[in-house]
Amino acid sequence: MDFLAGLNPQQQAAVAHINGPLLILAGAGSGKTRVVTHRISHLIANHAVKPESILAVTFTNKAAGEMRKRVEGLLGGVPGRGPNLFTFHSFCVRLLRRDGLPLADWRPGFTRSFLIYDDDDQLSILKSLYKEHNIDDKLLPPRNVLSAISHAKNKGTTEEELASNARDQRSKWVASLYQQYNHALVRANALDFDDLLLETVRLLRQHAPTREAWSRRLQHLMIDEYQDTNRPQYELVRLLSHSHSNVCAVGDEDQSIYSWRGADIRNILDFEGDYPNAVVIRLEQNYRSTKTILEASSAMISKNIARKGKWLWTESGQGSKIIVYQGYDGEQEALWIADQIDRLLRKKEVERAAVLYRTNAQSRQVEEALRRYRLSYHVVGGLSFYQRAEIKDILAYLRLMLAPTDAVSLLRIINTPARGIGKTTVEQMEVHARNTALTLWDAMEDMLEGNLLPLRAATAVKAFHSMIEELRASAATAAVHQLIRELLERTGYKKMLEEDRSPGAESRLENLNELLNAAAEASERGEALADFLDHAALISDADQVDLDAKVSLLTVHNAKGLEFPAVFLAGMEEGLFPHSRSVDSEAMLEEERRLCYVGMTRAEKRLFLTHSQARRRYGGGPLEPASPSRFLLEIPEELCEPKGTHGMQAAGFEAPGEIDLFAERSYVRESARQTASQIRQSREQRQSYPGKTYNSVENIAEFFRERGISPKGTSEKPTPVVSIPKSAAKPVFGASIKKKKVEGATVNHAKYGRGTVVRKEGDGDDAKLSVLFPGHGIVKLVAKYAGIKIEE
DNA sequence: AGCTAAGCAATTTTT
DNA sequence: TTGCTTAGCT
Repeated sequence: MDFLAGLNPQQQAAVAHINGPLLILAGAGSGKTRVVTHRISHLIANHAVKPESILAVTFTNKAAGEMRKRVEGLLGGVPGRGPNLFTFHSFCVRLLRRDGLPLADWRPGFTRSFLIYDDDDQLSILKSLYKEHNIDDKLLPPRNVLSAISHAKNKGTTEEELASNARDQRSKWVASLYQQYNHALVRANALDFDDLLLETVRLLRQHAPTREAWSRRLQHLMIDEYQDTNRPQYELVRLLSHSHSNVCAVGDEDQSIYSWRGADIRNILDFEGDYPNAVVIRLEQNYRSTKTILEASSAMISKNIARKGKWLWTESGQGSKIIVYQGYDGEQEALWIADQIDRLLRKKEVERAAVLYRTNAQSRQVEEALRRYRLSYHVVGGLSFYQRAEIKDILAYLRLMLAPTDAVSLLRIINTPARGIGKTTVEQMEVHARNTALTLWDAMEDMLEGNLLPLRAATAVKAFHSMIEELRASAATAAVHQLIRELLERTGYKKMLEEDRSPGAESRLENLNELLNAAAEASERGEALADFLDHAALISDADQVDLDAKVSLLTVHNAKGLEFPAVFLAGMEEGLFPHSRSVDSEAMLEEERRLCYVGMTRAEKRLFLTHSQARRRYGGGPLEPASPSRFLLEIPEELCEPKGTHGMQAAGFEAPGEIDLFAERSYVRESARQTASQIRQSREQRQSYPGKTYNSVENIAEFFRERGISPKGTSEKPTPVVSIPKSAAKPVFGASIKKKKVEGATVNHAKYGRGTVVRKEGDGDDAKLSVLFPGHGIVKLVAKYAGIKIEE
């Protein structure tokens, strides 16, 4: 079979490369999935490589599934099992479930039926430790500790090293928590996401028979998204390939966006050094986007210093200009986006569109706008199905069926639904567990046997205990969905929701039905309870992408690897994108730029970059001025077409407080003329319709006219059903911003005493101050809440 | 024990 | 706006 046909010369070379290390530098949209699937098929069909000796690692389960389908399609009639297609994590789970037993040498009590702890579980371990040691979670946010732990793990820092390097009190706490956290995991026979990789690496390194067996079994490795691999993943690949070096890494350093999670861009930059005979192939022809989109994104990413550098080209046409839209505020920006999507879909200019944003919180406004337009949409991420409380509750019950020693799960559901085992009782059990070095479950049994609980509590605990025991008995035989059904009845969980009159209860019941469906399907596939739990733990946000949805909403991170005919990048503002937490360091800023590059290059035909003059950070908070993202300025002007309210300042309107970075650009002056009259008009209108509610067709039309959106004939437009909040009608301009110089001032804080302001972000009441308090270090405070006084 | 109301703080990205 | 913790009540 010919798998080279229809490929360009570089792609052909990549597919035809059989043995030895290969690095494919695949620019955005250069057809790398095509290359990988063709290469797999080529190996199998034309080089007698057994499918099961190929391991291809993808970033998401979804991508793995897609690849499997495409390979099956390509191979058609060729019989036999398919290649191994996994994410790093699912591969490790597979390996450890099969051959992980030697781990017991350094993880006492390890068995192959270990549990997988997600970040919720991690958090709850930390919370118990906080409680035990009376640590204030405001002084030491658990999230930060978790990421410190993760970093330590991935850098290979041992508990001892972390402890001996800890100089201040904070790091000492972190070191101590690191040690206790690990201990808790071992006791629970649980691995967190990092452990899955690390322990696999450790196993392969220390246990030669396992290493040899797997290295022999897997003769060809392919790693997708290589730029986002971290150190343990890198080592895993090395270990698996040590005997043959048949490693094909595919990646693009310009799309490295996970360094904050430990991904090491050096993996791809140093590939040739790591694998001396490596062949490097560059895929630079882009098949996805128009010339305009490609030129714009290339120009922007070229501002990055840390890159190998490449220039993508395309044979496709110039295409439309990139629309750069500026709205008054976030709400209006969202409405404009909805309006544009509505038109694009109606005109059939595109069949799908996506709205990408930097942070999940931004989705709400867009969702509201889309709903007003009666456009159905699909949100990826946010709180995923398996993260919902009711689902996690049931999963916790299920985990107890396998491992009653799992304290995290036990604590989660011991009194859910309420069954009279209150806080004090649980605390007593925890204390007893600590004193006797028993697991929580065993401590509970111990207390029952020893009559160590007050009668009332004992009765409740006894009932709970026998309920779980009975459920465990049926768990041994029943299929997963039957077990869940029984569990919902016996625990009273279903009843609890049915009697719950609050608005969310119904949808929670529906979610549980979904879970039942998923379990039934798993049973049909022959999966046991453990498989079902693995699946639930390793599913990712990106796995729920619905490729057929007309309108998709997702973070730029989740958009990696996807493409859409039309893409809206919303909230292109300083502080949001690039995010305020990234603007301090050049390296982080470059990552933001790469993220922006990923976002832009998702677009095939149309690209819209939108931002607002002002934005509310949360709910009813104040409208704060916002300046356009620096990334917008890095796009050649001639590729852009401005829309919206650019250039109000130039037209003589007062700025909402920040400098408009666009003021110097010619098109700003141009659009100023266009919008000036509209703005003047809308101001007058606003004044003449004070407090009007926009809940009729006429008023809504007026609302849009005011904002310069309207061109649509008002009658045939889908009538927004939701009334537009009054806040929308509030004038945006003239938001008074105090720009007082406070850096260097001395302040007095109730808790920390006197300190010096070293930095200020934002303005007015909402300003964030970084204050140096002698003896406490630099503390970030929100002026409004901190209750500090400035001493003159 | 467990519920409700009220207060309070805060929003990066996620396998 | 939200979610989370706490105080106070039953």
